[in-house]
Amino acid sequence: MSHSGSSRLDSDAGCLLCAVRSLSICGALDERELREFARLSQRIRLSSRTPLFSEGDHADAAYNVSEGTIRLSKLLPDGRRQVIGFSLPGDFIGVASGDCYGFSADAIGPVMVCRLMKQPFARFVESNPGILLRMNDFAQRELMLAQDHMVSLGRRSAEERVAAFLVGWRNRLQAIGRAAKTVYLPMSRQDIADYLGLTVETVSRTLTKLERDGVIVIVPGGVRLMDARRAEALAAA
Amino acid sequence: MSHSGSSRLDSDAGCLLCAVRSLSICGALDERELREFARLSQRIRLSSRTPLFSEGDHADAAYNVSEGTIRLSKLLPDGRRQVIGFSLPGDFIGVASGDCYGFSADAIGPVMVCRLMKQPFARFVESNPGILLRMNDFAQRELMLAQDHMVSLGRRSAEERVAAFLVGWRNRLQAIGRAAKTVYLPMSRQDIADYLGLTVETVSRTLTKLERDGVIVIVPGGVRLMDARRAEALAAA
DNA sequence: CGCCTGGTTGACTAATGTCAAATTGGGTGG
DNA sequence: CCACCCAATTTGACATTAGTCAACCAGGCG
Repeated sequence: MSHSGSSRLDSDAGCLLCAVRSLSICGALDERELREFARLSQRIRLSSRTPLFSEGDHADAAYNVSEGTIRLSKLLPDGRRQVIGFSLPGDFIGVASGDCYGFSADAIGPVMVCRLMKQPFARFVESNPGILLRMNDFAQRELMLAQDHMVSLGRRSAEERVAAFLVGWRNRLQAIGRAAKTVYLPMSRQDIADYLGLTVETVSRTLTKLERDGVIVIVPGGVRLMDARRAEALAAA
Repeated sequence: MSHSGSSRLDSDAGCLLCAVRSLSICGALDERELREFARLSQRIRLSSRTPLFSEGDHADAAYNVSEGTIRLSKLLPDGRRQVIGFSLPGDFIGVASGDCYGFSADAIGPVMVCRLMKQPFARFVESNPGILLRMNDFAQRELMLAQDHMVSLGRRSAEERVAAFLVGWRNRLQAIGRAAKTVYLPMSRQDIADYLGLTVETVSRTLTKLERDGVIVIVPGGVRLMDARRAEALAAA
């Protein structure tokens, strides 16, 4: 685990002002609890391409994403990579069952997270069991995303996967209040390919085809969904 | 949702004698809590090929599996199916985020489950928050299984998927004390195919190839792992 | 200005899916 | 007890999709 490229900024009352509080597990806390929470969380800024933690690292902390996108991935011994998800502001990552992380987490572009050290956080949870309900909700939501992802990986064609990814990503951005006409895609084509179980070439070809068909327009940094209805139909939702 | 093929047998002190208690979320409960728990759970027997609930049903209950195997699956509108998992004794299913189930659950062979109605269970959890920790553990474990599954679906070849499935299934059976020289496979080839994102034909061919190569022997009801080491290597663990 | 990285395109290949037929095995009724 | 029937599984021939390898292109930065 390396934290080069990261800087730590404590802020005792920061949680009270946190812009993504209502989206995160902290949304369940009252003012008193928030102050206590603030004391055990550290805001950390990560620069682009910085690892937050790596598969197999000793899991000593969990993280709340407050800004930016984090790529979660697993590697096979021969180097094949599967991106298992992307974390957005409000998401909670790193609660490993077992004492090592089961996947790697890397910043895509600049990122802000709140780090929660395992022991103090566990004590906090013990004395504020209400937050467990919220953590359960988050785990369930993550599980549902994983299940949808499995359907894509197992049963959809390349074109359907790409369409489903674009629609799903748009929906997630929408859900955290980042709706926009053009769907911002901070991750590389390779990341999309590794997420969808395809090759870069296939992703590129498929995006080109969707553009030729008038479903999207490829713009720098993302795509514009021209025919969201058709994209949803292609996704075989 | 249909419960034809199911019969309900209440049993007030049943939980105290439950053979899989230590494997299930109930493992965290003391005797007093267990008695209370027993009052809000109903033992239900399902015969083979009976649905426990279906994708989209109103989610009014969660279930503890005590005996048998349950297939969890999702359908695309055109009928393509993805099996997202199999539940074994000790597993806890049906905590939907949202008020509808996100997948279908069907008995494979005869099954025993404990049904927990949503409202009473929620009240129980409220007054016994300790069980939330255990539920979190279970959710994390399920998430890890899902993540491994995504790696198989996205990045492994047909042969690797089948090998990884056999090894993983054996390990799960082992973990619940059902270790055996021959790995029992209660699900059909079609179920395995839908789990692995392959076709029945490919699964069949691949099993035949593994047998030709001396890795397994196909026996009625399962396979015998002749060369577990090689199977694990093939799985590209 | 030109390199370097990420992205796109093209030609060809390999893996898996499709369709069809043959085989096995378990269960049922005679 | 045996014969038959049906469903599940296996096998074969062929089609299709996505992968591979290689070349090309574009934009950002030294």
